[in-house]
Amino acid sequence: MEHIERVVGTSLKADGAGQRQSQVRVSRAVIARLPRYHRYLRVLLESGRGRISSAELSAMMHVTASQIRQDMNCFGGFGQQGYGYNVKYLYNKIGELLGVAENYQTVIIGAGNLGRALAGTHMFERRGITRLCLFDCDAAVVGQRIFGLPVYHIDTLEEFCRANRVDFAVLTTPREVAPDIALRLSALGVSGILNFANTELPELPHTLVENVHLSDPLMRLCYALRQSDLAAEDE
Amino acid sequence: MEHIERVVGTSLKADGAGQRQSQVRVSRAVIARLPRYHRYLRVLLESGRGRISSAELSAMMHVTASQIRQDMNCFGGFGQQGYGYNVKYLYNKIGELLGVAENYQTVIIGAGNLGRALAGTHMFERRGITRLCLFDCDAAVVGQRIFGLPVYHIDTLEEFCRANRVDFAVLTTPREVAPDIALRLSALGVSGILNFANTELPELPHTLVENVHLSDPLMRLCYALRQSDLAAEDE
DNA sequence: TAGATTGTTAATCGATTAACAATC
DNA sequence: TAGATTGTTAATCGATTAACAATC
Repeated sequence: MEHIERVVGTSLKADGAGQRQSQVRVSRAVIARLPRYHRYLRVLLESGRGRISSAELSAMMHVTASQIRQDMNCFGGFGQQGYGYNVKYLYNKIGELLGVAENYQTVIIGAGNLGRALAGTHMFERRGITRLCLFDCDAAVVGQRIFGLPVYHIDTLEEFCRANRVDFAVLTTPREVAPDIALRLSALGVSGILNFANTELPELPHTLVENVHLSDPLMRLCYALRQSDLAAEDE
Repeated sequence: MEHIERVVGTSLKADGAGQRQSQVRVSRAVIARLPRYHRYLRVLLESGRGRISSAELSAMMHVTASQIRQDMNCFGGFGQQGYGYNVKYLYNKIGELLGVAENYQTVIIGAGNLGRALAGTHMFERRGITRLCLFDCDAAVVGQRIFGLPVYHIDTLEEFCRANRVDFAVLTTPREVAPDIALRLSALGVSGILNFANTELPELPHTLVENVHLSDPLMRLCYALRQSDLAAEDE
């Protein structure tokens, strides 16, 4: 226990330096891995695990221990020699890096199947993100509640965004209307868009865009299937 | 026109060599980019574009022309010096690499919002993949049709898979039941699983798994938002 | 033929792994 | 103290970019 206290103490100190370090550019590859670390650490945390070494985590995650230590170090020392990493501390720290606890507020544009599916996931609340509402243009769905969230007409987007802080939007509309809505969101000062509409959005100087293509993993799977078919044929 | 003929002729010759080359290991990074090339080429094709140079494509896609040429070359020459690439040919060729036209058959496990959303997308038919049906355990939904596809009870999975060739499955169940269903699918000889259940599946020696975590891009967006917030504070 | 643009090699860059000294 | 395990440097590996000769 006293050991753990010291870990936290040390790490807090390290964090002071880490703050400055986080301004230092962290490679895309590392950032891309953070959500996965976060997931595994949550499982460990829920199973009551107090500490873990890079060696054990590496066995769980099928990555090298070296990579784990290297990654954690981008942000200043989160661990302690001879002890390993405090699961809860590391989980919270990575969460912080990922913007959990920033209490971002979001809206979901499009109340079709994908919009509903996303509205119903735990991924927002789990990261301290508040879903404010959904928007749609279909009169049949406007006014309904989906998972407790109101559905507003897309025409009221401007009004709503002026009355509420909307940090980012989840875009699940048909591709045809996506660029136009993206422009409106950006003009309203929305800082980010998670774009599920299978189309390129226009340049939005003040808005960050993360494109999600659900078909990409499908194609990767098809590629792998075909390769293993070809390999099998060769025998 | 005569020019184009020659391109095709040359490329077919190159393809003979390409077949052998495709057995040569292509790096993960290249494969990961193929779906994106495929998307852009489809747009070009639909807009009636006949040919394109690596320089022009690079401007469109915001990647270097060098990378495009390097990538295309992994599979044997798809282009022609002094001319560029034939859009249709290149599109078809990449599609082939990605297993389009292999006529894979798939089933969707889970007829909740995500299962429905995926069932309704064009991503399957666009790649020559046939959706056979959905499976669910909810009596209220079993027997219904979703986008024209029948919904069967999950208890009939074995029966169905023995009667029909199922190349891969799209797994959209709650995480609790996902590992068990994965084992059943693998035992039935299903070659691949596109796993949307937010959980690790057990080792399946004969089945390829592609995990999709919808929360990953969300977290990357949050990370980017927070970084830009921090940068703004510093000013 | 001259111009354009690929295919391909070589140079650079970045990311991963290995190794080990620091230190808890 | 001795053992364990990190933090960190150095070595390796792979991927990207630059350059240019080949060739259409």
